[in-house]
Amino acid sequence: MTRKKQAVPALGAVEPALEASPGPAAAEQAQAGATQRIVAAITEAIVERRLMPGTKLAEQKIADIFEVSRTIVRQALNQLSRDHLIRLEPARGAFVATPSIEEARQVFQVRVMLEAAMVRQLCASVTDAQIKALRVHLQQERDAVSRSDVPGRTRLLADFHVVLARMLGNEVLAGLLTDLLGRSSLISLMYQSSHSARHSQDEHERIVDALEKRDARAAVRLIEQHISSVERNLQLDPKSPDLAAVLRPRS
Amino acid sequence: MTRKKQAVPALGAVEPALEASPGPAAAEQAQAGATQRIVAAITEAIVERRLMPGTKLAEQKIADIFEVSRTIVRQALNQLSRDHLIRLEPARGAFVATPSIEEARQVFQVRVMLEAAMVRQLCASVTDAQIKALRVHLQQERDAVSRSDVPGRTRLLADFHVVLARMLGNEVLAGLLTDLLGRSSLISLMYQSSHSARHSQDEHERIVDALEKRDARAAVRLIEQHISSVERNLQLDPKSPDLAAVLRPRS
DNA sequence: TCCTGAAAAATTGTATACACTCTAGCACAG
DNA sequence: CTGTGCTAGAGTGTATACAATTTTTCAGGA
Repeated sequence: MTRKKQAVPALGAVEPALEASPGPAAAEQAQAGATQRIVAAITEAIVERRLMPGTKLAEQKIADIFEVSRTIVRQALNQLSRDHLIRLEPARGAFVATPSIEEARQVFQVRVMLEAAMVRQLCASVTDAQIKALRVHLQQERDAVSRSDVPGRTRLLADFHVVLARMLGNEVLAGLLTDLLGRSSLISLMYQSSHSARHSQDEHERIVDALEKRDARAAVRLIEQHISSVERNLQLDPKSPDLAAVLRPRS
Repeated sequence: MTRKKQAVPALGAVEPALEASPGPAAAEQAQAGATQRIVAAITEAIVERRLMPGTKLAEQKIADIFEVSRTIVRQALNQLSRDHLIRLEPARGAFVATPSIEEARQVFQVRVMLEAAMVRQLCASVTDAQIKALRVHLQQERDAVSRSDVPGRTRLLADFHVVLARMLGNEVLAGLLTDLLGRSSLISLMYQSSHSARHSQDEHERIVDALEKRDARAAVRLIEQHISSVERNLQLDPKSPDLAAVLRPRS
């Protein structure tokens, strides 16, 4: 490799957002291939709101930051576009995704379908040990919320849903939900959700309560309300989309 | 490009399976980029059983067939692995996926969750025009079945489920189902489903009947039975997996 | 001052070169 | 005859070179 790191001239918002890479979240798979390291770093940066929707992700700049060739960056960007976190425009480049209101509606509709069925089944199969594990998770959520750890609580609140999927022993379901939750993050971010973390956390507590009582009816109703509540608190007014469109075209 | 097509020495099962590329199925997006053309051709070849699970997909051989560089093939293989149609082993290569019994169980479980919720909602929103469109689709299915058009009927029977999703106006749902149906195809193929196309087609008819009557209860029950019926007819006996394992390692 | 348009710079898309890993075949020792 | 280790070949992983496209810059004219 001939190119040294000293490059990275004027990099707008990308460099500061990505340089802080050894964060607590993506560290889980730090030793993986270079491609995965970049995917994890950008995913984390997007979910934690350090990269705003519409930001351009130029290949060479990212390559300089991570000290790899554009080949690797290109693979990473392709993966991210499959996760719907970025959008690839032919011959123009990669941009942080800007999900439309319509896409938001669809994502939440699918989440309700999947997660309602999930908790219904879970009521029939959940063990006491699993309930206990959920209580531990809820405790972590409470801690993160009360100490205002924004990246941490964001991740924990999303992970809650994936943890439920894993308890069904269904990795396929967990994978789909991971994708949908990433997109939900971007959506909440774009439409400035007014739904407080505290409120979400409370709703999680009540869902676990229903699961513990094996009350399928209540659990389904609660998780439907939970997701609908997040969706309803988005600023989907006819004026917001314009603001979104303004952010879109250029970096 | 210096390399001519005359290469393609001993290519095992790959060349004959891919050379017949202008098939009726993938022709829909023939003009797209070279990468998409390869993805479509391999997808079609897998779904139509011309590429068996475990078959090795060597990059240079595919590159020669399509007369592009390995760069393009590599992009296509990466996409296919994200679709779960092939499996990438580091430094070893790409192989047509060999879904496990456990994975099969998970895929069908998620399909039941999604599709049951889907038809339930559809009963509340379906229009007479949509019912009519479904009847047309059913007619095409019947035709393909009776004229023993195996590739055609395979595609139509899978498309039925995606058409339902599209009628909810939900592209996100349609995308997820497309992925799950591709995996279902591979699964049926691996475990030699004894579920006849005729039987599937009959079940589709009855589902549309229930939708027409807006009978949500019946529609949900029927689609659950439909998917379970497909799953139950797989040869998931403890002996079959061994046969699957035999096919896996080498080309 | 503000368009218009052309040249220059920057960026993406593709092909190719090369290093490294894995596989296969064969010699040789047990 | 069988098993082990080495060497040659094939194949994948990454970097780089180059072509094609887009974006930017700047000069000229309305």
